[in-house]
Amino acid sequence: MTNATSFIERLEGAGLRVTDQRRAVAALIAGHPGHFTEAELEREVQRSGSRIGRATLFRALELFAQLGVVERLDLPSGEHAYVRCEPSHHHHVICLRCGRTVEVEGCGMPELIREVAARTGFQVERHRLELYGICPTCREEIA
Amino acid sequence: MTNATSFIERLEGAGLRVTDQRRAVAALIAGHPGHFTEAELEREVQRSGSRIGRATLFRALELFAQLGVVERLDLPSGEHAYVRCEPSHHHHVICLRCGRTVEVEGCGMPELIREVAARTGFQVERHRLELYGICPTCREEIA
DNA sequence: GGGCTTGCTGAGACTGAGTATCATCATCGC
DNA sequence: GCGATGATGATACTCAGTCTCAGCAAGCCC
Ligand SMILES: [Zn+2]
Ligand SMILES: [Zn+2]
Ligand SMILES: [Zn+2]
Ligand SMILES: [Zn+2]
Repeated sequence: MTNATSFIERLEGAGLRVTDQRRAVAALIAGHPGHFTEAELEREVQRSGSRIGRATLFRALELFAQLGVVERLDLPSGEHAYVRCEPSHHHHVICLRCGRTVEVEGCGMPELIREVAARTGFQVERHRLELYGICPTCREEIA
Repeated sequence: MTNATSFIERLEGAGLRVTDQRRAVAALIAGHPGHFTEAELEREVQRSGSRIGRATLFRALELFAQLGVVERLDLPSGEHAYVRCEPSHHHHVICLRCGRTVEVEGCGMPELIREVAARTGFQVERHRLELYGICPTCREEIA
């Protein structure tokens, strides 16, 4: 799907080392259309023949999350998952049936946030919005 | 803060049993201005002299969450927490400094959701919005 | 009040995510 | 190539949350 190169460029840009493990993780993530858990990624790593320690996998995910190319999600089930995404501000629409995820660029929140700030006195600094639904493909399959 | 009675009424309304344990948990939650984790609640239970098993505590929290009088949050840190809240649709503004939480009634999302649905083809069924910032009290303390 | 049914509780064992440690290894700038 | 430093991974560990199952009590009907 997306190219793993941008992951590597981000590493270099931040002065971090480009290791075989990080390259492998980047390649696997780049090929993912939807969200995935650490456990799933771990299985894929094994299937692909790489040998990467669990700790390293967690570290790589956290690292890519900090670099903004991966985002950590909290699924309604309570599980933690990750999605590959662009570093710009955006939100995700997540399919409840197949897990496919689409980024929504731009965000209609600023007005809403201004209103809430005025009403509550809070200085709103960050927000988090996730939309859940059924993707077009699944809708066809159900119909 | 809020009254624990509504918790009990909800239990009765759903045909569930009103036990000492549930009453104690309800009373503790009702006295909470902000969010709290299960571990914190557990400590408070002990301090209050009640003897409630951990499993029961988890069950009570899940139950109250289903009844809509408590909501489960995922803090930016990755921790899970709970807040006491009204059963109607709303969102939370959460203070990053002290954890104090305010409900925001009403929700400016419908338009945004319609737009996203049109743009992505998803049938959006659920959403989740959390706002994080600094509450008025903390702003004063910092200034 | 006194049974009865059924839902609720809790001790304890268990699972599984995520973290800490630290000796060893590999990257990359020189 | 060398060396400083950052990255890795085996292992042990912590801690949230779940499961089980025998015993208990809420609420109902008399
Ligand atoms: Zn789908
Ligand atoms: Zn936004
Ligand atoms: Zn505050
Ligand atoms: Zn809403």
